[in-house]
Amino acid sequence: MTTRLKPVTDRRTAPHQKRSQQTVDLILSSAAQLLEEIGFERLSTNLICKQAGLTPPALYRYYPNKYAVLKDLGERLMQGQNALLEEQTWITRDLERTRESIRALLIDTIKVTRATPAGIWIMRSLHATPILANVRLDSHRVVARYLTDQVLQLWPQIDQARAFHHMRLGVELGYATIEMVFDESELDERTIVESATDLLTRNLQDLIAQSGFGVADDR
Amino acid sequence: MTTRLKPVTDRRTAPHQKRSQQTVDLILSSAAQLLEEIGFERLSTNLICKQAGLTPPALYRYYPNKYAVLKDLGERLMQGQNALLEEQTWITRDLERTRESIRALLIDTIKVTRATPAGIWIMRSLHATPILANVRLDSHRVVARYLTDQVLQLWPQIDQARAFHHMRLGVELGYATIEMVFDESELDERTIVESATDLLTRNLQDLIAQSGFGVADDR
DNA sequence: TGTACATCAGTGAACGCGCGTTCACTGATGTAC
DNA sequence: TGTACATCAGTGAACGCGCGTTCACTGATGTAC
Repeated sequence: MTTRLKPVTDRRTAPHQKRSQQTVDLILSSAAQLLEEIGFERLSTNLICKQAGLTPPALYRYYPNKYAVLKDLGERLMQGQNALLEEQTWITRDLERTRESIRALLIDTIKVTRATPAGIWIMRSLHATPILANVRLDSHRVVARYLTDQVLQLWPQIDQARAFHHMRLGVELGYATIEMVFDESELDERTIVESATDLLTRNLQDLIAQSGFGVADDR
Repeated sequence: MTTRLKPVTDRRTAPHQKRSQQTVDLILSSAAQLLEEIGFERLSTNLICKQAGLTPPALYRYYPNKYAVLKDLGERLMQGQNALLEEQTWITRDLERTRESIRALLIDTIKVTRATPAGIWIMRSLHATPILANVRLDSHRVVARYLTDQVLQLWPQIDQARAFHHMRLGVELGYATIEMVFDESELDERTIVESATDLLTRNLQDLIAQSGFGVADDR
């Protein structure tokens, strides 16, 4: 799906034994802890090993470099966040209900990020380097496609490309809002979520309205 | 204003001679070029020196590390982007005119970023590490404050904190949109800008409306 | 206007350190019969 | 069920490299008289 970038970040070996899976988990949790303590930039494979009580070749068996570790952490976080989406149908004809869904989605995504060790640091890392940025972008694209499908099922006449653009922007802005909640901890979280909910609901509403459909709920 | 973080990124010496200023410019432009070629992560002071044809102590006279260089680049970019704001009054009672202003602001900010060497890479770097994130956040806060002042001048009864939250979110989402334009180069730029313009206009509109003011233009 | 001197700008060479990476190895786990 | 063997998982020690940083220095620029 994504074009291969220069520094390879694939797993070296698929783990065969339980012990092996435990080691991988240990590497990931150690990396997360270090990420919180010293940040992305000073993180290194050697430090992860020290933290995990392993020797470098042990880590090296599974990951070729720190980006590969972070890629795994990033994919797990994105997966955890996106899993919320699949729990129910978010977009319905009832716009007021959709608004509630969007609000809940924002709040729950923030919760998941808080609950994930080093969650916000992982999110930030996903801006730092092209390889990691791709993890983020791929995830956002998947979500946008998923939402586009839901929209098109309800309003089949809407132009697909147009719908995708709207949803893709909405996803981006949703995540930007969430990062801002963490970055601007002095601001009132609820006010921000409320504004963002309004914006994203409007975004959907505009898409529908501009495509020539009337919308029942247009308070 | 900002709390001092551990790694110092201040200039070591203020340049006294013209030659000195030229060297600083050379360092910054070399760093920008490298940023485009090899990215943030592989950037180092040694490489910047090699690119600039200087020896390390020459760079070291002005910058203690690569973050200090990037901080300067980041501040210059943000300054260039924000300069657009001060050119005219963006927010007026005429919402349709405000909409046009927002659209123009997005487009021009994209232009400035494109025209700045390594502009988008600098923007991305401003997510990578706390020191650099602060450059971004400080800039966003300044812009949000500026817009809040304009809003309050026109509608003095609006709650100040509420206005600031709205503007701060708007600024964040504006920049997120711009980064997305670069990251998702396969999407149609104009469609994205159009949607974002609508969203940000609505954001303002909602702020005014929810504070109990009627708005003439509510198409 | 010229000269002597002070300050500023950049050099050349060197350093210790932690990084990523690899090697041949030992020990642990799983499996065939 | 027990044993012999193959595969998998992790160790210990070592490496070359580029990093950030510093030193005493030379040369360039500006200034006082």
